[in-house]
Amino acid sequence: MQHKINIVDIAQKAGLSITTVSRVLNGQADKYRISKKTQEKIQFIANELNYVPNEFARNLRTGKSKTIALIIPSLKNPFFAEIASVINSEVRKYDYITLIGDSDDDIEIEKTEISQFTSKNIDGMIIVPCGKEWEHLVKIQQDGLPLVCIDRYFEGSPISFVSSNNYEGAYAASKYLIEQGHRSIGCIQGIKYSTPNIQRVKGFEQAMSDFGIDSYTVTGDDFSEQNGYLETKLLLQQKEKPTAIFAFSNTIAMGCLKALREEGVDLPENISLITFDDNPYLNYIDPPLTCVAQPIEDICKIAVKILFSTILENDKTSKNIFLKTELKIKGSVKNIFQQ
Amino acid sequence: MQHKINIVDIAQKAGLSITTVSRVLNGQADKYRISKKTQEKIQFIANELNYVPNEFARNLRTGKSKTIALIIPSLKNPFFAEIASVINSEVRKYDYITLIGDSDDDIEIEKTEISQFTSKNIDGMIIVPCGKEWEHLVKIQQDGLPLVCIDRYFEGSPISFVSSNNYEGAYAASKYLIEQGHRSIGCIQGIKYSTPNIQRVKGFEQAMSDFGIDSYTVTGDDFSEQNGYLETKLLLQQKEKPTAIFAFSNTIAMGCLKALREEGVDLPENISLITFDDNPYLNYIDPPLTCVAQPIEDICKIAVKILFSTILENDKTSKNIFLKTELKIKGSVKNIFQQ
DNA sequence: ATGAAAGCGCTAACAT
DNA sequence: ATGTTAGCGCTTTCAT
Repeated sequence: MQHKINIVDIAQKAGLSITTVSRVLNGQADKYRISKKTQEKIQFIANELNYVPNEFARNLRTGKSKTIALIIPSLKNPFFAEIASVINSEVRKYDYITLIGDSDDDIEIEKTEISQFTSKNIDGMIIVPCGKEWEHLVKIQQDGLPLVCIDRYFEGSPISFVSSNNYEGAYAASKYLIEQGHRSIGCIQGIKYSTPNIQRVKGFEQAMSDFGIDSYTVTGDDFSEQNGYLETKLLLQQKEKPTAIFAFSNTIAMGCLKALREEGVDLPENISLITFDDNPYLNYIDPPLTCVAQPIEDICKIAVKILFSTILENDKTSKNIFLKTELKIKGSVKNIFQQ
Repeated sequence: MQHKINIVDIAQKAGLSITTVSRVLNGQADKYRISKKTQEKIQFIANELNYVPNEFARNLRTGKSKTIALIIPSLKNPFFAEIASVINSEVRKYDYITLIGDSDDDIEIEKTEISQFTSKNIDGMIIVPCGKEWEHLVKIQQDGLPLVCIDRYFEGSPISFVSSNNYEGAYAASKYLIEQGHRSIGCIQGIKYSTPNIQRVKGFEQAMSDFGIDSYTVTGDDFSEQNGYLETKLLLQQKEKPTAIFAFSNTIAMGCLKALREEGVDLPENISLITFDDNPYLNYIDPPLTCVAQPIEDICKIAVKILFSTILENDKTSKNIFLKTELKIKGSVKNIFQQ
């Protein structure tokens, strides 16, 4: 590595002190009434030498890194990739940088990443926590790290969160299935203890109960394609096959599709499918999948806003925010009343 | 923020010097023959106080950050999201961290991110460059930053790269279309000056020429859904409609699908479609899209390997690596010979 | 309007 | 087997 230009080099070349150089380069020139001429000279030299400040030195000194961390379960999942994309660009607006970590839905990796990020002196963190444990999160929050959970969260914890109203979303989807005549519904859930999943199950069961339907099942245990695939295979083996499947995520829905194709079960002729999460591809699937869309962009924007109100204005009140989902009726649910 | 524990705190509590503490905590205990008892004591106290090393201080001192940067055009594109995911986990194996930047395919943002990352003293960078300029990249490489381009690259530049063999991939896809009887083919390209695009056009045109076909068009100018949509709309207006469309990316293909649906053109009955890039969703589209799959995982693994051979072993030879693509025949191309 | 100097937390060369 | 100390590049307090 060639010698990296630092403020000493600039100061020498300019015949000024490093203090003055630092002030000019940090936009504090006016505050210290540094002459126009000096300012220009310093700026010119800095440019000429292609000076780039050393963040480590700066951050070591200030204790601030202008960096926040985002931890998500998997970048390969389009739902989380979109979250990463939106957060990244929102955070940039504050002139901060986002460190993205992929926990692979493994609590140990999550913990490792958290401590790696912590040692980088991040100024805040947004996380889709992957476990049921939250002590480690509360701890870092108590240690002074601004923290916001998105999508998944912990009820009764002091950690702010922004999430879809999963209960209402699942209720609406279930109600819609019932309105279309479905009386035997198989529900494939994700990670059982995750709060969105719990809320979705609640919404689903409440709808079943409200409409007096008791022929339903809730199976599965992972937000994965494989889980959707296996559970669908099993559902198709039941003596009384469900007329509709409710998949709790886009990944699960992919697995359902795979199983249905394999078994030669036509969608929506032989069975109906409704899923959580929307994304562009769902429109091109045959048939386009009817889904409960989550307001990802809003979730992220609000989370970033909350995070920065803690970082910049020291607002430490815990916020619990639920956003409305939207039922997008496409073509994968059949009205079977007439039958 | 509460007082953060540092090695001075630990040294005091242990009644030892900070040097010894530093050595133990850095796994150099044996090298300096520090007694087991001392080691245990220090480890215990560090644990008890929940010590997390300050990376800034460490990196300022060592000049190394154990951090590499990855810049991609868009996290929302599943192709790049997968790249980010793989690179992230490969880099972690070296006990390094990846900073992910999203350039939004804007050369100015790319430059900004590069300098932000540079000032974070990254030890290396992997980039899918978004522009046709490469001076700024050569410059940082000359300044000593290990650098590898993936997917997109610059011919004749001294920068190492790993990419699919886009020429062969496009040639194979085109040949396949011809073998299926197609004689009038519309090709929708991405960013014109990007090397993969240039290679794909070459492969396509070479196949056309090799098989004596001159009824083809190459249109479009962006790897976006919108570009695919608009160009498909236009293609369908031609007096002699093409019998097949070759989309140069999965995003373009999505746009094609949208336009075809809107126009009520059946796939593959009325028109055939072949695309670059594979991903799980393509299997569930109706019909599943025949595509040229790129070996994303291999590309990323090799890129990371090259990068670390430069970082760790100072191997500065420039490497140009092309990997084979795979033609995946699914269901979107119709054999029209019999007609 | 500008400068000197301390110090952020850590590592490593140089003791002992 | 352990300790002393310089210094990484920067910001900021205190001087002038």
